[in-house]
Amino acid sequence: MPAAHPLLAPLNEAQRAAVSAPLGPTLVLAGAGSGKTRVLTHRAAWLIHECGASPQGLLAVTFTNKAAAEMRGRIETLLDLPGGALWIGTFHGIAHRLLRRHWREAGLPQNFQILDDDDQHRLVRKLLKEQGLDEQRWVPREVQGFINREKDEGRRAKHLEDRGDATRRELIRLYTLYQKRCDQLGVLDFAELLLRSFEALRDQPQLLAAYRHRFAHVLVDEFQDTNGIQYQWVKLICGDAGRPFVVGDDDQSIYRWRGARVENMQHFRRDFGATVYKLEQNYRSTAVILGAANEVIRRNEDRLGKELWTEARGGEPIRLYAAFNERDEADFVIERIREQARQGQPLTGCAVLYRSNAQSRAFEEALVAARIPYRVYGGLRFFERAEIKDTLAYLRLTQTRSDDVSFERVVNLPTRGIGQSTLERVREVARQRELSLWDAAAATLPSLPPRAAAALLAFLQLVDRLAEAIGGQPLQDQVRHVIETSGLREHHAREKDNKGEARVENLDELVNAAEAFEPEPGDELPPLASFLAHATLESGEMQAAQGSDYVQLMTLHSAKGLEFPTVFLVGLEEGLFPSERSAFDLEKLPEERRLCYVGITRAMQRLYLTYAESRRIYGRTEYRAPSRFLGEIPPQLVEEIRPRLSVSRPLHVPGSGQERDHERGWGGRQERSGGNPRPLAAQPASRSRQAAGEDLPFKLGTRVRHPKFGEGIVLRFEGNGAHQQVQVNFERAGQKWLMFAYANLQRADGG
DNA sequence: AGGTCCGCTATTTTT
DNA sequence: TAGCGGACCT
Repeated sequence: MPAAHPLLAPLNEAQRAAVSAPLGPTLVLAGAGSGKTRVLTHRAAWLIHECGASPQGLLAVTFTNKAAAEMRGRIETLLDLPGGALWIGTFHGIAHRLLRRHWREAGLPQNFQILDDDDQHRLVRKLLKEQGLDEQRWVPREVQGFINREKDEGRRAKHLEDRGDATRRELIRLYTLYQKRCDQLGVLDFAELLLRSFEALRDQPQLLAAYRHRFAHVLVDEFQDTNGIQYQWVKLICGDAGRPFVVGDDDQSIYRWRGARVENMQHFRRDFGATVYKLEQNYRSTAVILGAANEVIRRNEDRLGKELWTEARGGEPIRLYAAFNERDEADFVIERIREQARQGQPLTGCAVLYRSNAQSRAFEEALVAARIPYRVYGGLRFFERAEIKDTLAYLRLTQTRSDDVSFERVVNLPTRGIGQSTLERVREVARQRELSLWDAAAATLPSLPPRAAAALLAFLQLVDRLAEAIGGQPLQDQVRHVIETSGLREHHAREKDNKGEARVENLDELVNAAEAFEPEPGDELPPLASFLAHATLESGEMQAAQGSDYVQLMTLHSAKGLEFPTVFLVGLEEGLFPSERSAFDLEKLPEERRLCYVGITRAMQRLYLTYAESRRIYGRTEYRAPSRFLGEIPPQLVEEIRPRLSVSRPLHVPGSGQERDHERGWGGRQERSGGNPRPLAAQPASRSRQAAGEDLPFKLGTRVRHPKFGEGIVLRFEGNGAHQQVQVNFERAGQKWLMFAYANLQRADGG
């Protein structure tokens, strides 16, 4: 194979071997920062260029929409393909696409709807109530969890046995009832998308044959995160003759608790007789950071075996700060961030990573006080907000009057005098006569007391009027009209607390989202239907909407796959990280350690570790030992930072501090040899920035303007010369990969 | 129908 | 501590 091949030229030897691997089942063990996405995208390009694959014959599967978008952008840029030529998507997105095409074969109504997590929760609750079950004994979340876990493993209720366990018997009965209800309503929860498409393919040989033929090349990203049904799905669609190319890292498997099975990597190797390639050269972090990461992960057993290395030498020491409490911890971090900002580094290069969401609070307060812009990832996403879902429910009803889930949601919202007794009557009629709630409502009208009848009629007429008014209009006008006319906007505008204000803003933002919405190429649904499916499946990061330079706060879980020049890994205390629910569980502890590994390997140049000697948790002050993971990092890589003199630190706190100090045993293990404490002021000024090999047209973090996409921030470069690509995070259009030579980017600083 | 008070609970999260 | 749901009050 000529190394000069342009697709292989920018790769290292291990990457080349993987990208140009002979056709056949292939497993790439890709360490953190080893160029995994690059290998995946170049492999796709390689298949098309060198192996005669057609773009249509490629199926690339990821876990998140973000990863799918990124992969799509990079492959299309690399190959100069028109957008949408490739089947790239999440497992759920692709399953959805299959089911839309083959709803008949899957036994679904053509207009089936998708239930998100919250919809599913409501449905389960309703079912439990109908069954007269006590919610204390039968916790809806747990019932929901049971159903999803079974579906995630590919199991239908009829496959399950109660093993003489009465609780289990009841759960199985509820699963059965729940599924029956979903089928009646024509709705699919997330797990059902996969299971149903799996069954449709499995049970219909001609359908399966067609897709096996079509997708001669299947690529899967983050394979360590696949659950049972996803693995079965991949196996089914590839078949014995298939040659899936899968990439994953067992050391970054952090989702076992929600059904991911790392074992799928070994199973894949065995079931397919896959050839294994390892990517161990890291391009992201300094040798110091990698040294720490390797030492930590080394303590896990049963690894597939991989050790990251880098050509880079040295690096700044890892800095460790023992904070007095969580406020001091936050102050310390903010001070370091200020320091970075003073040196002209973008704030976006700083990330605060923590184990649990509650920890963000102290940092947020400190950031607000310091007037530093920040963004917290996680929490409710845009399309999951109640006011947004209410609007979507109205829109759904205008399209499908028989949508009972939507009917229930907004029939009395804003309140229009339709009470529980009226609704119960309607439900009863619907049950008896097997009607949708909509039809049942119409049928019930004559027999209702006048006031209730008038209120219900008003609702029915409202939806009819909405439907009529928005017919044929552009999507954003449809959305705007529904928000205004349904009374939702006024309802929220009148709310007392300032939360109403935020809700109104969100409604406005929904109109903007509708305006910006572009259906996926090849999507045959009408724009509104397409938008509604998109809203559920892609709950929306609503990224970059606000200003563009901000500190990023997120959990370790959400940080997976990202990288930052400066990382603050905070809250390194026993009981917090590792979490107390895992600390004593030999099954769970390795996953916490992998989480720590993920955290460390996010850092490119600088890593700060902090812990607090005392911390308020649930309103109580707790004193905890430093995390055992600290003791797993070689002391020579770490520089301890002593509290600044300016910190007012109580001299004696009964039952705390003092006693702890001398027995600081790093999670009860290994004694540290005296790292010499140095005052902050004596620290070396930051080193010169690592250039990516050749000179870059813009510094990372530069603000640029694109003729079509508007303004954004330069995130990274890849390739060089005429092939140089640049990734930009546009405020309006999100992240895009562009061919630098054609992108026509202008500097857009000036303020 | 909307507000208020009480008691319970409390990792990690994508689709 | 705080956020939620349910019960109760107006």
